[in-house]
Amino acid sequence: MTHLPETSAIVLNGPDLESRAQPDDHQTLRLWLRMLTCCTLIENELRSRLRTEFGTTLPRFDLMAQLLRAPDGMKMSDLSRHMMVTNGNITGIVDQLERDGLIERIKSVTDRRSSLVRLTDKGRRTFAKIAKAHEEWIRDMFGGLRETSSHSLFQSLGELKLAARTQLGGV
Amino acid sequence: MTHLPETSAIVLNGPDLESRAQPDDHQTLRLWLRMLTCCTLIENELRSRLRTEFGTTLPRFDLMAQLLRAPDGMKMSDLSRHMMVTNGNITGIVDQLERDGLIERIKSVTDRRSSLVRLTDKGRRTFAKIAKAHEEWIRDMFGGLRETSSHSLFQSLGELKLAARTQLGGV
DNA sequence: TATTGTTATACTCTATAACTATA
DNA sequence: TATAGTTATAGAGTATAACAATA
Repeated sequence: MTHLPETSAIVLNGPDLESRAQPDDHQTLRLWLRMLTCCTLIENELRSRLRTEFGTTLPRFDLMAQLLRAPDGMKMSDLSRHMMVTNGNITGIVDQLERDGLIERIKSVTDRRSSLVRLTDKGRRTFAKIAKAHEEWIRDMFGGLRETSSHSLFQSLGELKLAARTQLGGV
Repeated sequence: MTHLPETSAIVLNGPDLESRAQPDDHQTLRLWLRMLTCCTLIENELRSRLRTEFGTTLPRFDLMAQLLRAPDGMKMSDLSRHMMVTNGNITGIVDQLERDGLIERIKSVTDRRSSLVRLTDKGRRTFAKIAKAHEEWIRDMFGGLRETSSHSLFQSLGELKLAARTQLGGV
């Protein structure tokens, strides 16, 4: 990485996805580009740290996080919906995690097409460690945000989530 | 604080990445998950529409967008920095776009290791069409956001961008 | 007929690292 | 020595679609 002086104007206007916006672009587009830049920045960092420090990936981590709050397990199709990716991909990620002994498939007795996926004890222990580090990374990256900004960001994003979902026609 | 319709709780709590948060999770983590959900939602939609309606991808679109505001061209390494991906990947994306006649490499006369990449006329025409549709999609998806929310979102994200960049120690 | 999950395929994007040509 | 870009490799994630088993 290159190192430029860290005055805020320079840093804030540093090269990134947002800098593709033209002076006369509409404000909504600029807003989206700024949001995309923030997400990409953070996601890149999380992916990198998950890989180097824990040998795992964001989708694998996300899938385990979903399972943590479903002690009785989740169906593959639930995971698909929650993680916003198609069914076949869930099979792949679940395969990997099962191979590592972090999760297990439990055959459903009521519907023999279906199975429940849940964390193993090893999975829970492993996830706890990663999640702890993960939350620290997040806190560090969001640390420079004032309390009021953080709060209004949360509110506005809630509104956006609703707006986008409504627009895209679905829950 | 916010004034949302009654159904908003249901829609807002629909299954997604944020729904992995536990009741006692720290607020910062919840904030990140909400932001990630919004970005994923919008990115998925943009990717899908770019593919089905224009046969292209988000990175290709982003690269062309970068070039649009650099009529004299950009170096590969500039593109790499702006798009926040490594150098080798830029080569790949530039190869594809060049093969389609949308951009061209111009050998630098002053530094023979380097070349400038810029849009062709065809590239500019093609990009204009896609960008127009793209901005409409964005406006639709952000349409349900109140003006004040949109504005505070923009401000807060600016702060976050700065905070994250500072924390990650670089441009 | 519809649904659940798997499999197969193909492609895009990605990081890493070794390499070349040039500076 | 350092830099600009390419190539090679390997792997992750993705959509699509065909498929089997079951509902």
